[in-house]
Amino acid sequence: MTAKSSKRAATLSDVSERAGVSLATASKALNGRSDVAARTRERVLQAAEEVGFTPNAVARGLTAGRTGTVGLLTSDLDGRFMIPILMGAEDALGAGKIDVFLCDARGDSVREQHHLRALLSRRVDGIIVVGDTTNPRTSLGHELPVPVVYAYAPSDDARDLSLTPDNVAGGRQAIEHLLACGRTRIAHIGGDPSYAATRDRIVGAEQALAAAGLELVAPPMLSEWSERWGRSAAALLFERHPEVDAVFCGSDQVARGVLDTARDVGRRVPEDVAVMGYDNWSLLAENARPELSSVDAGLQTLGRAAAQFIFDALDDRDAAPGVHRLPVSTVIRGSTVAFR
Amino acid sequence: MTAKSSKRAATLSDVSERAGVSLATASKALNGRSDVAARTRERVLQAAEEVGFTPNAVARGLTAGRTGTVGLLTSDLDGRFMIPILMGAEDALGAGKIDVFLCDARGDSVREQHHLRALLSRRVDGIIVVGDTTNPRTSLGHELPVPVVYAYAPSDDARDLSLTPDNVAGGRQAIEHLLACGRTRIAHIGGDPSYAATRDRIVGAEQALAAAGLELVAPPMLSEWSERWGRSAAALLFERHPEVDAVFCGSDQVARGVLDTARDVGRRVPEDVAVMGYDNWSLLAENARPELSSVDAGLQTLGRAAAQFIFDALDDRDAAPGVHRLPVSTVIRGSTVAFR
DNA sequence: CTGTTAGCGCCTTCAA
DNA sequence: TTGAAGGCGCTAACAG
Repeated sequence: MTAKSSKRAATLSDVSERAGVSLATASKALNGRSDVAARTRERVLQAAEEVGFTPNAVARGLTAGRTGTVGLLTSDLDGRFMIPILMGAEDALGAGKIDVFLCDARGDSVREQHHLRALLSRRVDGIIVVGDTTNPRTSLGHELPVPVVYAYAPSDDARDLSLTPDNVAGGRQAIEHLLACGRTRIAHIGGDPSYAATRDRIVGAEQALAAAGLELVAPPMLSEWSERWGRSAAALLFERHPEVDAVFCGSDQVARGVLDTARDVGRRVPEDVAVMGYDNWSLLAENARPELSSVDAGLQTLGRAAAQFIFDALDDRDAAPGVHRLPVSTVIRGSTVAFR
Repeated sequence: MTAKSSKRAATLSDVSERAGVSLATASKALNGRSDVAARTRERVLQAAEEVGFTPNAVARGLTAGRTGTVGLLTSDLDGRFMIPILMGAEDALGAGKIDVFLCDARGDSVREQHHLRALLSRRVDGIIVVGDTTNPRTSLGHELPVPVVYAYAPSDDARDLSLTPDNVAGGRQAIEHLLACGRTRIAHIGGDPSYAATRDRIVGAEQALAAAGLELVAPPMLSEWSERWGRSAAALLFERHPEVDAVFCGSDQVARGVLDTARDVGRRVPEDVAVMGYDNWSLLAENARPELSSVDAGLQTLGRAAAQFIFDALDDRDAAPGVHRLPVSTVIRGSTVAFR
């Protein structure tokens, strides 16, 4: 293994001793405080360098009210939506010299409570709760001694602050794009009907259609978030509604399945039928034939916003509680517009 | 926002005062030490409950040599190999009341140094360095005051401890499975040739073939880890080597592309040609038509092993340094064996 | 400018 | 069995 150092880490008193100054002076010098003679400071810095001094953040955190840490409480790391959010948050926080405790509750509320307790015990400065569906989740409670923000999955308690992507707007935008492409006979193949995301996207889609004096050519087809379902549903759709000229899908996975079936039955994409995905998961979208147009929920931005909120709270700048719906965007690729 | 509590967190002295005992006694009682009268302990526990006492792990970490934290230093959270490893580690560590600092260096060595310094400053008990390729990476150095273990991407310094999946064995197993299925005219379509993983898997494949007195029907076809490449390479392969009866792919992505092309040119899978993937990425493997047989690198197990190593090191049970290659396994699905 | 003193919250001797 | 005292490493008052 990599060597565990022989001797204990150098402490501030090692430094002060070596520099021939007092502990307090050494502290000031190292922290860049002004009331230290330039030469003294230099001597201290030099000494610190020589003994390989690494300030002990634990000790510092004991005195200061803050530890410079935040907890990231996820419900299921597996969930692919976690990662971008987590990256956004880590990014924003990391920039400000804050470190992140990652806690994965594995979808188990007991484990979540356990982690929560641990985080509080470590005196984190804030907690970001990340869910992997947009279904509202149980609040951690609002009596906590630190600011908490819910990302992606909103809290079910209106007194909490939640950031979640605007799925209604996403559905609307997808349809608006298809309409802009001249499509009018549009169908929807979604995922699991028990998801709030599923319902919200349909609401948005129907709003946009209604605004154009149209409606879906068939009731939304819903089942599960898989390619398999996309393939089956599309087969049924093309058979029962051959007039369809566009399919808005509830996820990129579903859309991939739809593309496969379209190819199987000889429907050209996008000439005969346009296909719109959701999530803009590049792995799926960019490798599809043709590449998949999709709605991007801006998860990394969302993660960053969550972190920003923690920062603000630390500075006593609280945001308005409630569920904030963040804007989404549409990414256009070859499955809706023929590039050449 | 969620309320920041009005009053500061309760401290041990709050508890002791309320219980009418000394600080020391309260401490002993709460920590389950034996030399406390049963009745006294009860009184203390009750008091702790009443004031909502949460032990301050920061203060505890100051005195105790350990903080009960470890750092997880990743080079790129985006990389999908990170996640299972990270889950395995988080899982194993979490079980033992250890919390994890997640640090994503974004592939930038400056940022990595920065994070390393931060972790040391926080006095983590150990560090797990996770890479997202099996290419050796620069060592953090072996003069660090805490145990370090490298997961997936091994360190380039033999004095470090590294855990990485055995890609040679993976290649061997894939071929052995295809041979067991009666295939003899096997081709390989791999990913990026600059990856150690690419080369290792080929070495293993050729070993297994040689052992059976065979060789690849064509030189390995290598380019990039994408479906697109899988499709193109397969088209070429089927044209130039129509006799091929099995394709071992360097990744599930490549395999998905191969499956698409096979379907396009009318080759039945697995009847006419068997297709083997690598990574066992369920998203891709289980949604393929037919479902994809694949080699599983056991990443979660690897992550767990890495965490276990940290535990051992904390107990002064050091493992032998060097690169340890962990076993992989083969997952058989419909792309190599016709289920019915 | 520099040094002394007093904690932060907790645990651990060591007496009583 | 209990309590008083000392210290972990550092910073924030205060004095010199």
